[in-house]
Amino acid sequence: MSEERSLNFIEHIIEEDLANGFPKEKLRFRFPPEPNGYLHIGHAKAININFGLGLKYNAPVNLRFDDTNPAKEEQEYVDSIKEDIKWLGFQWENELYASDYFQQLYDWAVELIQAGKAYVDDQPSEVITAQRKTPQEPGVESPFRNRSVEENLDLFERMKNGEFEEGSHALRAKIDMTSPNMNMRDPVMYRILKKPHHRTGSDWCIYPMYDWAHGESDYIEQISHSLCSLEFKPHRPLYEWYLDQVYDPAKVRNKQREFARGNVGYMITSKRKLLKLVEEGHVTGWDDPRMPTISGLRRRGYTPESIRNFWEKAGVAKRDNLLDPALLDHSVRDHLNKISPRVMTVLDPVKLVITNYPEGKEEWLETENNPEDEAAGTRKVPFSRELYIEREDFRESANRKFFRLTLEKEVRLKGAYIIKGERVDKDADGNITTIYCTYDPDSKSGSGTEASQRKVKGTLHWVSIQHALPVQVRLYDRLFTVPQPDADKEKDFLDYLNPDSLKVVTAYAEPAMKALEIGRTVQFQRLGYFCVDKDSTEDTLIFNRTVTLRDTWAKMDTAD
RNA sequence: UGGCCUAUGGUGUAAUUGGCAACACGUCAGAUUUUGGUUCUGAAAUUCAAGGUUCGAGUCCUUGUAGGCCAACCA
Repeated sequence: MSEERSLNFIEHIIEEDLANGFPKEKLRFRFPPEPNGYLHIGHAKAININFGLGLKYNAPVNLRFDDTNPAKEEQEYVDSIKEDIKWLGFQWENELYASDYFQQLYDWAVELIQAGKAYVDDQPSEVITAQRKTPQEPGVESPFRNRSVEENLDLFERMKNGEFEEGSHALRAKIDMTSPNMNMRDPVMYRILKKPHHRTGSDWCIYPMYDWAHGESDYIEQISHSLCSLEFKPHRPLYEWYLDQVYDPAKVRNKQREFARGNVGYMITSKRKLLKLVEEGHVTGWDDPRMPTISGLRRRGYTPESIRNFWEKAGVAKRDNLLDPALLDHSVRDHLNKISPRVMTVLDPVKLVITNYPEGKEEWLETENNPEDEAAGTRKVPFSRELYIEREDFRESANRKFFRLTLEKEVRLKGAYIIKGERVDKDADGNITTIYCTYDPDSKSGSGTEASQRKVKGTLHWVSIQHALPVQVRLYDRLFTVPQPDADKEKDFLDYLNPDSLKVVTAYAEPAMKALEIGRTVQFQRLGYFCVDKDSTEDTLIFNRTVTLRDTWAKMDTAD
């Protein structure tokens, strides 16, 4: 957690502020989600930045819901956002809502009108938009721009009282219709929305726009550094302008700074597109293990630590970026390697018969649970004459690079004996149905005999057929086939859905796995990390593959 | 045809503010290994371009080039 690391540009800004006399105890941050969707991997970056800063400087971090648009926002999202942040391991100082400040915002708006800095526009939205023109040419002022303070006050109050229809009036800041920054061309501060709000109910029928609500909320909460993504950079002059209207020099002047959002290859984070995946049934829900949502990653088996470390390693800067998903893989493997008990499961079984092992005999062999963690202890695994091994772990003959079972070479069965392939049975199509081998009774793992210490090139995982526990395994792969599925605006991102993003197989597990609870992660030896899915029933355990192990053999093999 | 922002190995980020371009992931090679995992060692690979200032430029200046953002009563 506290590895030596150079400061990112945001930390440089804070250090500079501190060096210039800003009191450290007045540092305060916030994470401001709009409760209109589920949190995803990109939000995790912002969460990590803000809460990470809170931890680093021992400063409070508020969770503030930006709930100024009742048309899109719901309590359900508030709940899931809170759950996800907590799961990631962060604690907010206060749970707050922009809607808490509606009255204060309204009062300030009245002051702006009185100061001649805001006016009610009676024009429809399309006309206002048209009058703003384009960034290349100056806008045109509204005919209502210069009406009297009294009239504005009256109109605004009547807007508030619900006397007008939606869209018929709006309160606008009077700034500069010729600004090259479109945000300054008399932005709308309030619109009429006759919709119930998830917190304020029907108290209000006018709602503040983002720019008006957000910066002033920062000010009310005395947020010292308001960090957001780069697309808000052009809003900063407006943020400052609004702040100027209400600022008291005795207070902290909140500042907005912008960083580049984090993009991860083969993932999308557009709320609209994510919603489409869910609604059209391309995934099973917001928490489908292939989704980039926090709930999806959680169900997939990612740990909070792995996600935090991922963003820690990714860093923060201001340029567009596309992170290699290999970094995410690495982060999750790195953590899971340390904490996951090892078990043996065969995903694609082929029968192996040990011809010189007595029929009916069984042995319970002691095996370590985690070579990375001695405290994890040991368990017993049943061994018998007939086993399943992985189909790809056998070739009738192979070159020197193939370390696995052949008809010529010896391999070790993990935690058991050294065996040697003898012959195979095949079906009419030439597929191997049974492999016969002999074992060396003196080579038992851990027995200390000379035979047991013999070096063999390969070690295979296996499961005793008569003891095997059938389980369902869901093998997940990336959801899309290209790094940026939504980069091309002409193309539908759905065209890039990976048809093989999920494969379901019946696998055979060692019996001890029966006791695994939902959510638990284990390493299937030599295969990857898997966690127990909530769809598991009393009869059938279901595992999600979080990530495979690194597989240098697969790389060599396909390279040939 | 406006304004703003950003350009450093394959990818993501650093560089004590003008002083030997580094860290991580990935890649490749080797060692270790009862997981082709882990761990360890090593290697290849970087300053968008052209000028300029300077003893010295990733950093400063000029001119380009490329990419991104901005024209919701969304956030």
